[in-house]
Amino acid sequence: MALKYAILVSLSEGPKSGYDVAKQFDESIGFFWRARHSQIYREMGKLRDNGLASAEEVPQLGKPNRIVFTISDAGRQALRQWSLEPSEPPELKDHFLVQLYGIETIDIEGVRQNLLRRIERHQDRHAEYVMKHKLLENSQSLSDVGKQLALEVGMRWEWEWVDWCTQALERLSPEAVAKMTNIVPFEQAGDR
Amino acid sequence: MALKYAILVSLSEGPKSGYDVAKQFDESIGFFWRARHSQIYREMGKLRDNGLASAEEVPQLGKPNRIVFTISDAGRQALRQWSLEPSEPPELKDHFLVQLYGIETIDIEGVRQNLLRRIERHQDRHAEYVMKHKLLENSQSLSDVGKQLALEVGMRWEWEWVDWCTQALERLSPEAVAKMTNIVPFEQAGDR
DNA sequence: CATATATATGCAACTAGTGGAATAAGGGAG
DNA sequence: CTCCCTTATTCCACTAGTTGCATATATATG
Repeated sequence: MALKYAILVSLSEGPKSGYDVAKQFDESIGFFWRARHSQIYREMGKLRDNGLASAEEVPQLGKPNRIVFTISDAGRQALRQWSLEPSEPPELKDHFLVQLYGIETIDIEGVRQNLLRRIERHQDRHAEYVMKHKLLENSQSLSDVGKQLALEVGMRWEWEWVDWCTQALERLSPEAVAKMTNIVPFEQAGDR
Repeated sequence: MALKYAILVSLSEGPKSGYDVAKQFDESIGFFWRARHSQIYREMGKLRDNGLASAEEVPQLGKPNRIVFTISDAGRQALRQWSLEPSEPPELKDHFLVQLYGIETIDIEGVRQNLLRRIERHQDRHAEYVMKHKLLENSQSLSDVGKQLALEVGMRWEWEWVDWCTQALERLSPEAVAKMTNIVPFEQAGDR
């Protein structure tokens, strides 16, 4: 239940409504932990029920009332406890790589299209991380160094993908594939 | 429902029982798509129900009977169709990076311990990918080139993590953190 | 002789996360 | 004036995946 902690991290910056947390997930923390608003509201209700945050309804003029959550000492304590637990690295999970294991059965032209598509996606994401990183580059405060480090993981990840996709496109070019299927001919053997 | 396709990829190599697929998930395809045997059996039952694979019970002496699944033409067609669909890159999801966003609230010594721990884990995984890659390095068959490419993603990923963790350990060393908290003093301001 | 391991399949209960709809009010574009 | 967007919250059905258990039997290890 890591979403719980991601929300506590968000609340540790200051009191926020579910809507605020959802918005922040879209633009910063969400780079590394995505969640839909339905799940965020649900989870924030649990934080309140478990005393990790307190909730207060704030009336607004012309807009629906906000329910503003404030992290409690117990919440802060839970966050600290969480950071002491041994954390397992995330697992590489990508159905595209699974496709590569079945490359003989699938459509290679589809793979090429997806490689091209991914190069664009990864370039875009890389640019996004670089932009966010630039906003922090001159800061040496602890909190900003933490964010810089996180963004650097993103930059490395996206960059490696761009590089790998480019290489994969070459290794799986129509010419290269034609050569490979000549070396190991199956159906073609009977055609000669 | 990508597990379905991962199983079809596994079956595209030849008929297999649930047990066989589970074993293969543990040692090759599972690098990029993990699943427990309970889920695999459940999903393979669905493949049979939907006509993507046929099942045949094979009696065995001294062991429980195996139920061997063979991919059907419809299954092969489904795989090909799947590879034509635009595939979105996987998302970077890591609660450790979320912790870095809340670095002022959490325990930095815990972060350091986790960085050291992760360096080991990533080195181990990197070694595993390199080993698997070496077994294929001289092959130029299409199927092995696909596997090589997939393993190369793993190698890049793990290597970048080792490098990043090492750098993060320096940037978050006790001395560096002491300097940062001196530059932006909060509670300390009143102590002077 | 007991225990562990490998083979082999499956169910039930649970957690996490998705997708969509409902409600409600104000503001801006056409 | 209508339509859509933004703000703001809640709820529900659904899918995917995990955990743990149950059931068998044969072989190897201690």
